[in-house]
Amino acid sequence: MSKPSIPQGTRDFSPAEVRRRRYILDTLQALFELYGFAPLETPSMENLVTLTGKYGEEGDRLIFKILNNGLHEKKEDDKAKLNAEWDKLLSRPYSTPVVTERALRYDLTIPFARYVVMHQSELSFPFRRYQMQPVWRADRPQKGRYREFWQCDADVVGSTSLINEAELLGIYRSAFAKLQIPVTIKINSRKLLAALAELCGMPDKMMDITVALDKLDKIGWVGVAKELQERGITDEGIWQIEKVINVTGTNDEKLLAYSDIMQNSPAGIAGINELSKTLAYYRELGFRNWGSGAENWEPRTDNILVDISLARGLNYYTGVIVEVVCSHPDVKMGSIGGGGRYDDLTGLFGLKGLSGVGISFGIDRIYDVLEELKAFPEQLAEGTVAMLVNFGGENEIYALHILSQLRTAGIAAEIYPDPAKFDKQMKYANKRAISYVLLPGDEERLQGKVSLKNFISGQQQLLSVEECIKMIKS
RNA sequence: GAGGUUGUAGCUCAGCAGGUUAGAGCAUCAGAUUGUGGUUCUGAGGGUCGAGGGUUCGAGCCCCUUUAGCCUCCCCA
Repeated sequence: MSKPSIPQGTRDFSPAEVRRRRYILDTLQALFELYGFAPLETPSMENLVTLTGKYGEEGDRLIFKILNNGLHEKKEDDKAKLNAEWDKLLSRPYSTPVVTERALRYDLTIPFARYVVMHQSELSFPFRRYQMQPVWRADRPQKGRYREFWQCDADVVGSTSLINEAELLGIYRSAFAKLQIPVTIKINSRKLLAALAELCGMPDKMMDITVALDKLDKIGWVGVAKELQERGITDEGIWQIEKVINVTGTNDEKLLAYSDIMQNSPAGIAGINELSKTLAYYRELGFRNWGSGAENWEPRTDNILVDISLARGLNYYTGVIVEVVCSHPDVKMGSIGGGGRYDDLTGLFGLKGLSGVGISFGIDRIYDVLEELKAFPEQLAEGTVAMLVNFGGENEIYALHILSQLRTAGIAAEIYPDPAKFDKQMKYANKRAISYVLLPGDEERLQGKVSLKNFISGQQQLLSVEECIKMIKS
């Protein structure tokens, strides 16, 4: 027999881990609901054609494909068909429909777009939904990167108002305040990146500029300039870009400076307006009491930063884009959330002119950050609160009755199922970190009582079941 | 796709310059202790040293091949 193992890039979650993960998910879910978003779930697998071509060249490669059923039934016809496809397979590493026509979900946005198009007649727009489900990528796993991981998205489709952007930023603000993670929310607009390309006189080079610029905080300006040169940007263009990224100051000051530099670019002006309007809405969203003054803001741990070097990989974003990073100095972690506006997402599936904007939480990374900051609430560890020792015989039945009463009172309780040695039962309770142990033995049963032992203090007393319940609950 | 690194008991790892029968801690089980846990003490079980080949009188250690995990780059969450 071989050693048991799990596929590369997947993980088991222990009871303690599941509790902590649920804490994150529950926190986010409560906020999504509070902000008026509706839950949605889609299948783990989609038709392959739904997914291919949506995530860029690299993306197609990283889709997990599912082998078609029935390939093992070696009918002569099928064999012939398979052989015919084999050559195609060899010449092109991509799959043919004979071998695979389904694939595992790669993200939550495309399935959402597919859902919206399929159910457009039933939905009322603007449609706000949230979705928390696992996704799969055939990527090479590394630290903080898995082949199976959870995404947690909230999107609005069917509205171009920047209030949506501001609301989503508000969710970020509330969420990270609740989770007690200090964050920087970087914000930019694809339109500014387009304007930047115009400024260089090379509007068709926007993607190249974007990709290079995205690495600014990693490789510095010198590295970026080098990459820009390799990507065929002229020296004049590079100089223009340098001028823009060298702008410093508050968000307002930056936007003001950009509007000066980009005054001849319609895209640039549009982008700047987009950002300043979003930020203005966002400010107003933080108020608690109308008209009671600036002191009454929602508590927050975030800091919003206009950052023109922010790019984000996905190529369907068209307007505002955001990315969240933990700003605690001890935490070295990539982005823990991101999102943006896509003007025509559902157009891919034939429904034109529907604009959407969404955000995503990287809950695996949020988990790691909380772990590092030791910011998980203490009481999450608690499972079973009380355990009944099993003394066998009549005592066993007596114990079951007590067990039932404890549970009715809302106390998480269990009985040791076997009348094992006392010592063994106590050790079990200790290892499980159970706070109370109840001893229903002969002496106790005859008095209609039970001994309650507090496993933290070690103290023990003889009580009625009602008194026990009271004691445990206090 | 490119590179680096590791693989020895269920888990975490030792292992001398190639030299008898491969070790420790934790975990498991049993006992000191059939109604009092955490920290003790005693004992026991458990290994094709990732796999295959080669060098050698002799390989866990050296060489080749292979495989799996982890990490870095690319890209991303």
